[in-house]
Amino acid sequence: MKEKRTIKRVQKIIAAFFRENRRMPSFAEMIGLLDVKSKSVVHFWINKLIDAGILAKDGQGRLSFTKQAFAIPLVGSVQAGFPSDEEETVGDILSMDEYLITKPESSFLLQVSGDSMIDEGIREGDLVIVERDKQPRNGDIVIAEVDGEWTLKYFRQQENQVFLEAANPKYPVIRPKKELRLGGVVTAVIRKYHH
Amino acid sequence: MKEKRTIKRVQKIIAAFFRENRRMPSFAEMIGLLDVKSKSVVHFWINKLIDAGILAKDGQGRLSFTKQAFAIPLVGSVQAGFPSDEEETVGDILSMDEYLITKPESSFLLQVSGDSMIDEGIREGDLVIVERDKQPRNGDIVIAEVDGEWTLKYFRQQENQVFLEAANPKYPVIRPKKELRLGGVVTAVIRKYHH
DNA sequence: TTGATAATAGAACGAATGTTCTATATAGAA
DNA sequence: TTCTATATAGAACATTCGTTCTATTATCAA
Repeated sequence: MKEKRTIKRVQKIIAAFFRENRRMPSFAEMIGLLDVKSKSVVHFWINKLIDAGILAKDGQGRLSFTKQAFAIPLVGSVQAGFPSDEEETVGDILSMDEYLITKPESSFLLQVSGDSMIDEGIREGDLVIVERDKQPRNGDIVIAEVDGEWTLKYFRQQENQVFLEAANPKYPVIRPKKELRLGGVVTAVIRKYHH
Repeated sequence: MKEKRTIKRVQKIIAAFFRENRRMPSFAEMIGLLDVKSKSVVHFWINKLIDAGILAKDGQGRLSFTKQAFAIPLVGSVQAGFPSDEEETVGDILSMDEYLITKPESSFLLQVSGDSMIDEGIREGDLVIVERDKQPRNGDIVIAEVDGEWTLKYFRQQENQVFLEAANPKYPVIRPKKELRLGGVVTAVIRKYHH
């Protein structure tokens, strides 16, 4: 049996296209995607999605997804139910990129090696997002040069005294004698489980 | 003094527009963005970016960023230098969305509460990405219902015996008597530091 | 200076865009 | 059945798209 066209289904089709091509399909392309034979039918459904608040048009009349629609559901605390395919989720935001990377031009990713921040829950193999030009505050996690090597450390500041501390008791506190070389401040930690 | 147009600068301008509007600007819009007065000049620069491998055209002749260009640099191990603004970085990939979320239609985010997985480096307030329909394997982290509450646990499997284990010695091992309700498998952990 | 190259401007063009109209087909209620 | 609302098709349209051409200006080396 053939699938009926519903708002949800059309949304998924367009979202899939967007994720794959990083752009919206044209009406002509949607004729194929939605399996219809006329642009006016596409127009018909697009208007439905706009009315439903899933799509929107910007100033130039260009089509784009609402933040709501593009986000994957965020669940605060898991109760009896999980977000199902059909139901609307109250959850907020977000694209991972937007959520994690505030300043893309001065950020970079670093793969963690070593266990100097193990008690902070940062483990070997994790990715950290580092912001280069950021001014570290007391307690921030920074990338610092220690004995010619770069490692992750807490940045501590006490009465004009600056020192570095690992989140692992087996590493000593570092009190820099002269200059302290910092590579940036850690703004996020990412761990992916590979199955 | 006015800024000279360079490939890098044009790339940044277009990338900024893309990030903000989730789409490529048209040539007409780029006239304003690049501060020129003719579409042919835009055409001239776009071709430069294409030659440089920063932009590309898909089958329909649509403009899009190369994966290379869109990614933020990934540094394996930090050596003497950090990725600077101008230099090219060898690092691979990635958009966070693409990297983290393989199946957007069956994934959701969950904010972690409690300390049941603390020894795994998953802490209260972290976000975990959960894949709903995934079949858990031995050692995977799953969302499971225990005593009417949902928590994170290791999924263990030994000789047809299934049980749940916390990454925290203060929680006992769970050996389900009858049915075991699972909400999904954790595929990634995300922690953002708010400054 | 002169000469050569790179960069910019402007106009013209066919192709593709989204919109709008009329007409036909389908489905459910009365 | 008939009536009504919904869904689909097809064509026509003005607008915008990216391309291509010629011409002018800026840059820099010889």
